[in-house]
Amino acid sequence: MTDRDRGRPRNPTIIDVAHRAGVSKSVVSRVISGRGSVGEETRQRVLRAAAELGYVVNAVARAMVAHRTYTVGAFVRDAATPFYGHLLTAMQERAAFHGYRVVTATGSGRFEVSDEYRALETLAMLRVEALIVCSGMLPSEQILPFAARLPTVVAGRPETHPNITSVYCDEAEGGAGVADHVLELGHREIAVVTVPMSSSVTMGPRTAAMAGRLRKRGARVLEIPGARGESAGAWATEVLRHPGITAVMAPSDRHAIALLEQLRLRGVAVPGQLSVTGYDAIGDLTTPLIGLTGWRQPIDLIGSRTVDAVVQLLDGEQPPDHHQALPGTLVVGTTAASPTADDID
Amino acid sequence: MTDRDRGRPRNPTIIDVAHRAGVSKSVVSRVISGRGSVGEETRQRVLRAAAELGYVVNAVARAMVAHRTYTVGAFVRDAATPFYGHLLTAMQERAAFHGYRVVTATGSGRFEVSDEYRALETLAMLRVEALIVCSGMLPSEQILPFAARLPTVVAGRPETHPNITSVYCDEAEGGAGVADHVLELGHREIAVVTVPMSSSVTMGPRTAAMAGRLRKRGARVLEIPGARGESAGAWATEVLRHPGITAVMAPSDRHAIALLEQLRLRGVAVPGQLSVTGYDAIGDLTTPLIGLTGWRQPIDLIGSRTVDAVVQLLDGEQPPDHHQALPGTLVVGTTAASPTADDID
DNA sequence: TTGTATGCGTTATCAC
DNA sequence: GTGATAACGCATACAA
Repeated sequence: MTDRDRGRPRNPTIIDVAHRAGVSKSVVSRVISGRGSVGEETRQRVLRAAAELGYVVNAVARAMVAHRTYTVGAFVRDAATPFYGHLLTAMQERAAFHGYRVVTATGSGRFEVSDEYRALETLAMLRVEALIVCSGMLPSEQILPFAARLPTVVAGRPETHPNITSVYCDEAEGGAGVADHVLELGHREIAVVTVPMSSSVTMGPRTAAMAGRLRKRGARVLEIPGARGESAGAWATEVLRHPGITAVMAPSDRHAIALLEQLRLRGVAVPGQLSVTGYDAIGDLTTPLIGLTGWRQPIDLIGSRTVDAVVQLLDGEQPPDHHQALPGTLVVGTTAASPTADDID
Repeated sequence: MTDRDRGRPRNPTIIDVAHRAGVSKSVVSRVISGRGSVGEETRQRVLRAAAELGYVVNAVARAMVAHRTYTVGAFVRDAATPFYGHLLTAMQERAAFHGYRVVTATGSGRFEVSDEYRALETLAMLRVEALIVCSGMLPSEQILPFAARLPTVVAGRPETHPNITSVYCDEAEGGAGVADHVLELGHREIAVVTVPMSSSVTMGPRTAAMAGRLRKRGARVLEIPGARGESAGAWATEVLRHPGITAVMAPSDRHAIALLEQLRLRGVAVPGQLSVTGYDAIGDLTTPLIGLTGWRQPIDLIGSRTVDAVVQLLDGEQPPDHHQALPGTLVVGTTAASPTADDID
């Protein structure tokens, strides 16, 4: 009994309920958990006593004896970002459907390795039954040691390691999809702000797919290295140095927004002079006001499929697909248009 | 021992560690928890044994005997919204600082009362030590029964009930602040999209403060009822029916965006013909591209102060202020400008 | 159908 | 400094 307990009322236990109902605690346990058989009359008496006392099952004690917590831990790098906010919500909801809870741990926002370790250790202390990793940056080597001890699913990013299950939106398909759209609008000379594979497991393949598809279908491609999002000004000037270019494809919505700002500063009309595409299509960016064209990932589906996979792993089943690549959809906005039509405009 | 345990390796316990280190479990407990005195030599032996076994404290068993979970429950209506996403992150971080964890429960997104009850009951089962309520909609009557059993802090919205502590951004000050800005730009006939007090504890006082301040300083005010965000078209036509109006104040960024879209559809230049203000100033809406003018709430501060208040309550101290109204800041964008300057433009 | 006894992993209180 | 032992609240195998 620690200092802080002083004065706080103790929660009623099954013993209190049993006492009040005039039965043994076993009977109460059976009534509450619904297992075993109890006489209907006593059942009602117990239920009434529990209600009168305001009894609520103690999940801690229950977990203690059941050796189960019905809890999965979600490690998420930055929960403040709209994508992960949505993802977390979707996962919570689906987990509740399966009778599980989700506790989240973040790397404290900082990028120190010790933070990550502490976060994962916290999850382990809590005896979460499985791990969900939501982070575009955390390399798979970091995850492996934990995946060895706990069923682990990576959500929202491709993961090729055979020991880890993953659910994500197919980046190659998405990048190619946006590229197709740009091509179909009639663009033939296109800039792609490219992210190296090493710096992001999502944006790397995504932009590579964009450039690849464009080239494959005969377009001229200018690749602009865009590892850092702050240098949108540089991208803009680089693009404008090539008058033949009529469209720019960005690796993400955020990159696209930064680019759009820079283009506006330079007096470039979008999509009049230049078409711009993003990637994610989340939040307010796809409202008619901005109308960013891009690829939308099925976040809710990613969340629910991730949790489904976790539950299957927990049940000892093999999930249907070890690596699920979910299809996204093209969101047609107003930042990308046909180059010829715009010149007339 | 349930079915799902089959085949999963059991986590090592202090007894396993004790066995391996050749001591009693009491010694291990002292070493791990850092309480009590242990010989340095044995301490090292225990530590090594624990490391070799990959021992991690079982927070469940610890909570069982300590009668403490070091966990606070956050009930949040819609975690997918940027505001609450940020708030949650801020709270998690501050809680970790104090040695607490935050488990969140959502009303499943649906608006059923039973969902809310279930969410709060789940938190109770988990034996959270305190409650943080983050919901602009949940009326205080709903919270009171829980506040009676658990230290409760309401975050992100004003709360006047004496039994409940609250931390929020001063709505009256914010609404008046934006109004002042609009007045200082030179507007004298202004529309305010007003939300009734009964439908939102945040937007109600906020818009009332806007209208109040405008009138107090001699401006003509047109109040447009805006309970539903979908009717932005109606607001636009209503505003345009009054040619003298040069500015519109919306109750939130989202409302403002909807309005901006409608104005664009009608060919109204912003801020050329009409200035528009929002409220929240979060996410991508304040980037130069959109440049929404509005009031920014100090979300991180709200989050940390909320957790601080929780911890103080837990420590049996009275938080410094029962109701903390934190100051926000004006974010000057490009959607509101001086009416005369724009006519010249 | 109901009650009794045991154990889950940890901390705390004692003796030693 | 160290080691038994008794809780904590619940589920469950078993006895009645």
